[in-house]
Amino acid sequence: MMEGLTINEAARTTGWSARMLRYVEQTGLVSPARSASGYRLYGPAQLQRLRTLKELLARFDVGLSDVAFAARMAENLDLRDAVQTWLEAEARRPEEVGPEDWLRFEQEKHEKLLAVA
Amino acid sequence: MMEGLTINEAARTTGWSARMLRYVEQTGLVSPARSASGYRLYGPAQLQRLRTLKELLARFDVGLSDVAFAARMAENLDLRDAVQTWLEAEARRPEEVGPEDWLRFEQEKHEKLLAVA
DNA sequence: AGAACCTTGACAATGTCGTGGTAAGGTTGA
DNA sequence: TCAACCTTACCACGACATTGTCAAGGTTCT
Repeated sequence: MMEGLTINEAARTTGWSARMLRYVEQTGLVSPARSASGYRLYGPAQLQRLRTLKELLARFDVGLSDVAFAARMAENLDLRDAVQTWLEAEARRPEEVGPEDWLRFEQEKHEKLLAVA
Repeated sequence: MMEGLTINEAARTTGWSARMLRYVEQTGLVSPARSASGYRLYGPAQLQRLRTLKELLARFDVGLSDVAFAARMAENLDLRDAVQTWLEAEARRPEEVGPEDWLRFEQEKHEKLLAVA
């Protein structure tokens, strides 16, 4: 007696193909339980996640790899921090760049001239 | 008189190739100013961003497309919200799935039997 | 036993990403 | 004017993302 839907049943009720359910599992985004003999068993939670995932991808036209990356950021503090820090620097005005940078900048501007000499 | 480094100069001081600087610009991650005649002009802020971006990619082995997606999430509230909501549902136990889902679940479990009848 | 499932693995087609080239033509500075 | 830049627009190539399909071999249920 199955404690969840098998892959083809899950496919029918979620709109994914069986092939894609295996692929989604491979990306680590939705992993069903397994029966003693190895059959994938999708429970209500997984089915719901599959449906919302599908909607998410279609609504914003993003890929599984994008969501997988978001998941990676969610669980890896260092990564999330590094990315957010980089992104937040975006809006900063050039005036807020350290003075050492201005120095290096001026040097670089004349570097080619010096290189010729 | 140039108010910033031209693409090849910027390439030399950041470690990127000129080709990649154009590609990075295409992804929207680092866009230099332009001279009256259309030359790309990289200022200190852009150079710094290019250097840190390079470090970020190497350190965590992520792609430009990943950072671009993170940027998209950062500026698109709807997207960020949808993704975060989806990811946060991850840890939830099946018990927390609404009762309607259990109902649908039980229905689905017997659907195939009914279909035969 | 036998139909109807399931599993993994592999081959394949199409598309995007990350890079490097090259060509045709405009800009700059001595 | 002329060398040395710059620009955009392509072609190309390997790696990865997304799907499908098929094969060989277990599992389930009647």
